[in-house]
Amino acid sequence: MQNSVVDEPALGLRERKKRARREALIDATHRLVAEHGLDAVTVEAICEEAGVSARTFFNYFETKDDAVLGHTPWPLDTAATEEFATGGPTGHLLADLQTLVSSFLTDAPIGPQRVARALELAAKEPRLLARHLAWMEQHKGQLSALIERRIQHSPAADAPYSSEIVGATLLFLTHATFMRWDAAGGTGSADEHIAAVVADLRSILTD
Amino acid sequence: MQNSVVDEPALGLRERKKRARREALIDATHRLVAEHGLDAVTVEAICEEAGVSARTFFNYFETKDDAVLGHTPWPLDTAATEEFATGGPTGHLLADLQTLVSSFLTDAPIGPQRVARALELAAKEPRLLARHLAWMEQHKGQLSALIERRIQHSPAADAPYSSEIVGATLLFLTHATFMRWDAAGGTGSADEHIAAVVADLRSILTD
DNA sequence: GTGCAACTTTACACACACTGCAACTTTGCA
DNA sequence: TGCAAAGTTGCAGTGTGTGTAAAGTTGCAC
Repeated sequence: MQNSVVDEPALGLRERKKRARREALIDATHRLVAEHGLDAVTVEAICEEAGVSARTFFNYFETKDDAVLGHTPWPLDTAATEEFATGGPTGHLLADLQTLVSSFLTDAPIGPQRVARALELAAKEPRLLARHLAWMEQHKGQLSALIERRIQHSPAADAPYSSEIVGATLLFLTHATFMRWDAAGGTGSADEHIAAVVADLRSILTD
Repeated sequence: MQNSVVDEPALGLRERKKRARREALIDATHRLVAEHGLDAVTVEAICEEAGVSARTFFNYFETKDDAVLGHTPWPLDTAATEEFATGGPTGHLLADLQTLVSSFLTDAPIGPQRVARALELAAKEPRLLARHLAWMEQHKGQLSALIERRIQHSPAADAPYSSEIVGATLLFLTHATFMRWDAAGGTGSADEHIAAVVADLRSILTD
């Protein structure tokens, strides 16, 4: 929590190079995969395009697929998550879940253009989508812990649910909103899309 | 649809051997992975244990992970899916979704003990979960088509939802029910677990 | 700016997953 | 019994991903 929004604290040369290289690798991957398809592109080709050795590629990404998706550790210790955990911002579970989803989509670790390109490619390659979902699953533990904290904090209001089902719901809402946002051509605010998703889901479940 | 429940129509030797081999491979995989962990077990070792050649393994499963999960083509043309598509059994969307999920879990292609073992292993290996999600994604298209048919069939009742959100909900319910069933130690009927999942979800969304 | 410690990249060797292909064996059936 | 279809196997090859050790960069103190 100490430095959530310290924009450019004079980043060292090392760190700047590292980020530049990561982005160069993501961009090279996107370019080649868009042209030839995921399976026709080898890591070696990506590295040639980006001008690094193949071994270096795997210092940055665990798998080829991760490079397409631009997966990077998910910053789950932001101001938004902290506020949620301590019972905010409104104290109303559903409303606060929506706020949280919105912040996830807005504060995505890589820029929105890159996210859009990644999604575009993922739509054509089911494996990528699965990898993305698995990546989200990996964070479910942290999410559950987050929800656990919130439940501890205001037991009266949200007590009846297990943190697992709330966590699963949170992931589901994030994913569905993501897809809807993309289906809309990447336009509009995250807020309005999530509202639509919640409305649909609610009416399916209560008609 | 012609032969959905013809139990044992004198299966030929070929087919019986095939099934036996598949199960032998799944069991050998489970045994070795439970003991040594997924990454320490090679396909070669599994094949030695099961007494087949490595090449044969890949005639049965696309990947090593699929053998752990026992993935087999999902029979989505059963009596239950057909009934759902044509607006049954009750005509009430939510109730019929629950019936459908229940039939998925009950008619699973491999036996419940094997499913339980697979889940147990998947909990420890995120990669398996990814593969499982990918496998489910592969069927999402078929699911959407199914829902599309139902909507066509009774437009008045279910019209307002897109087949995508209903399909995503269907997958979510299946997955969540699965997990809950497992968390309960694999006891109880699918029906009661899905009812609990729906109830929780509904109350989260409507409090 | 020199020099040393910490960090990165790189080449190389290697284990393993998975595929295409061409024999070879087994099963179904007339 | 014999032939066609289906299934198995060995083999060679491509590609992903990892360990390791040497070589190159950067940060920092003096």
